[in-house]
Amino acid sequence: MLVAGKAFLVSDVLDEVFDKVTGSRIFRNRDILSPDYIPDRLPHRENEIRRLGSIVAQALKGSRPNNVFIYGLTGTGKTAVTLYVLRRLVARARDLGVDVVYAYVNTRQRDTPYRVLADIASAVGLRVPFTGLSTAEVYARLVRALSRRSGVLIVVLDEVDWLVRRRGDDLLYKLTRIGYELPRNAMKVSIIGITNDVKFVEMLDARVRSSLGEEELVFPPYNAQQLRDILWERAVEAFYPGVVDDAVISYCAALAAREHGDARRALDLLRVAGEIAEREGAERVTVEHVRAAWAQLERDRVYEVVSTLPLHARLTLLAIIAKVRERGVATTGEVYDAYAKLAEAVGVERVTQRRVSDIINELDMLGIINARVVSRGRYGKTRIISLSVDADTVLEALRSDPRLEELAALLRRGGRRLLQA
DNA sequence: CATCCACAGGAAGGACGGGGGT
DNA sequence: ACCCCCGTCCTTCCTGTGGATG
Repeated sequence: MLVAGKAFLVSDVLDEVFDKVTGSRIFRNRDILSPDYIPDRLPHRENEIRRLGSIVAQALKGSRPNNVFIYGLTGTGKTAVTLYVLRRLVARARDLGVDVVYAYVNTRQRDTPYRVLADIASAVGLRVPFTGLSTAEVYARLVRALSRRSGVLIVVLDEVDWLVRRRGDDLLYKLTRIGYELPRNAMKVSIIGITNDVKFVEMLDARVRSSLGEEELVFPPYNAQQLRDILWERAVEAFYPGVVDDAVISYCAALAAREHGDARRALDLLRVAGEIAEREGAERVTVEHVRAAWAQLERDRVYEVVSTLPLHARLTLLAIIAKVRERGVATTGEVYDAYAKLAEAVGVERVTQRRVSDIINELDMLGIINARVVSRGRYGKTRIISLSVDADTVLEALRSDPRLEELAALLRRGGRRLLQA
């Protein structure tokens, strides 16, 4: 009786949870706002679609489209436009009986030549073990597979600057010249490189630069008005009527516009705001929900980043927080001194300053700190480091590491003596 | 105007664990 | 079972540099 009663209670609680979601009058289709969703219409990107479309259209005739280089800050629709155009291209090619395939590789996630090649290989139906072979072997197998096919392969290297920064442009060079290793009737390879780093081109070898940049497309950031258009377009499908109003959309657009017009941010904000509203059982999404969404997104990002950091990077981060607490900013040297003390407190060997210098760069690229090089003349050249996220959020995330739990807790309470010890 | 600080950041390589090929 | 290759994290050694100071 008691057990049955308990079971009843549990299912009752669950029913409540389920009802909240299924009975929700918030989302009609939440997926419309997911980061991977490619809508049927991409407002304010008509020119870019037309230009990219006219370039890759060559594939429909069986010829190799020019390589394309696409620049634009994050969330300016580079990936969405590229995938949108390529999907339509492949569909049209199928109708025409032409063999056109594309391989999409995000080289930030797949950041080694090996993994990139493996992904390209799998796009042409070649299975490659995820490790074990030499890179040269994978390349050779890819060449063989391409020789056996015809048509056109379009390789999309998203965030290609990551690959080049970490691994150099060897792979890019090889890929741009892969055609010379293939027989005339083999599959033709064309490359679309996407980057949000404007200075990236400078890192490239002149030969790679000229062959990859046969065509160039620049994606300008969206302004607040354009972001509103984008949000409305999606919101109409994603939410039930009357759930969001112009104030909510405008607020999301404004917050994202502050971050250089990042549409992805704007859509994330709107989605999470909707989720929060739904969980609360609210009938409408409010500006307050958007505010909460902003905080949650930052929190999630910090936790995710921190969870991937090795011990010494965590210690460096702690050192930065400690120093920044004192003066707002810190230099590399100061951070290293603080780091050394923290390492001792934890009882681990310290790494060299050279290594910490790299760690600082990594933290900067992860967007968790801000580090810019300055010259203070007589007083040398260094990096001025500041936090770009909330310190307490970072400390909270670091507390989950048993080795750092105590230190993080101490710092959170503003423990300044820590570094004297 | 040369100097010199306090680093930046490139190059080479090594230890180590993990996971294939044969 | 053994060999190889890879990625990660780290070291050592190094050359380069913007601009306040003497």
